[in-house]
Amino acid sequence: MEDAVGSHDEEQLGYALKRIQVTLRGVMDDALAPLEMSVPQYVCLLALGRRPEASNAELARAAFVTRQSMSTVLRTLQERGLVSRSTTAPRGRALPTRLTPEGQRLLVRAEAVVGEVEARMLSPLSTSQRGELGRALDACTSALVETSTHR
Amino acid sequence: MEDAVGSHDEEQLGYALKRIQVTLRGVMDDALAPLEMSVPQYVCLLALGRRPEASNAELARAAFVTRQSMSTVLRTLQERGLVSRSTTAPRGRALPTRLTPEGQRLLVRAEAVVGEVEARMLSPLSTSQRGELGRALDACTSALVETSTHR
DNA sequence: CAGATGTCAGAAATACTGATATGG
DNA sequence: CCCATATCAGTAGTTCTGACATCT
Repeated sequence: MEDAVGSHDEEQLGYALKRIQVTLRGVMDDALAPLEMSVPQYVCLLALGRRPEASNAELARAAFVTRQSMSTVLRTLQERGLVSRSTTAPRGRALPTRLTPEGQRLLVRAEAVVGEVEARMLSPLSTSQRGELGRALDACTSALVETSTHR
Repeated sequence: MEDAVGSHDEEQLGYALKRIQVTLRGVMDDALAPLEMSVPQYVCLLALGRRPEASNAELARAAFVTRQSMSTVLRTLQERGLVSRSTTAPRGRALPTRLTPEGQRLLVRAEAVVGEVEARMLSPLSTSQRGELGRALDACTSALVETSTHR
């Protein structure tokens, strides 16, 4: 057991990030399973709740997945009657998507479940520590993006 | 106030974790590409550097991937002459793996490249803030693991 | 023409499940 | 018998790379 890979060098943080992401993903999978919902599906519904009328490409960017993956997620959600898509494009080619009433209800339940998971995750931290953590992650992400030649 | 997904609720942290992980992964891909090495391959070599004679199953756990995925990674690395595996098992069925001299050399170069990436990522944080970040991530991960009925 | 979008197709890497076999 | 390991086979979801068409 112990520190598997990193010891006390800089690489410990990349390892810690990977570890918490994998752990959180697994716990969320278990938490959402009773609702017959996958994590990508939850993220899609959550993004739609925040941004009604979003297009497939917008949702894909918000969820950090490709347009193809989001397209398959949307198709599944549409078949389950949780979202509805316009058949014609108001502007350009973008087809706006919305939550159906049933999708809205399921999203509320899912948010409660996921909120409980995140509360457990953050339980060791004080309120100020939670703020610090969020600010640190955002600052590190910005530093990575700005110094990257990628895109 | 209305950003991509999270605003100011708890879900912002799950979103921030996902965002930094995706960003870091992309930057590491670009950084390792000149060495013709993928991130999973790097993680495998790194783990082998820390734990010589590790078995496939041990490496899989350290890298948070399945044994099948690690098995294919090991096969590729073996074909490139970067690692060598025993053909007989000293104990049980575990086949110990080691870095070859060439694998050792490439790992040193990769660690330098990845170390530079992590330094850029952490550049906005002070030394004490870096320590706080690592401790916070570990504490949150432990809280998730301990309150999880999963395994 | 450039840019964003939607869609389709194929290849690749990864994960999951199940089955089989071996050794402690 | 139980458990961990290694391996193989099949299936699935995701990503990537192109390609093409449509609309601003």
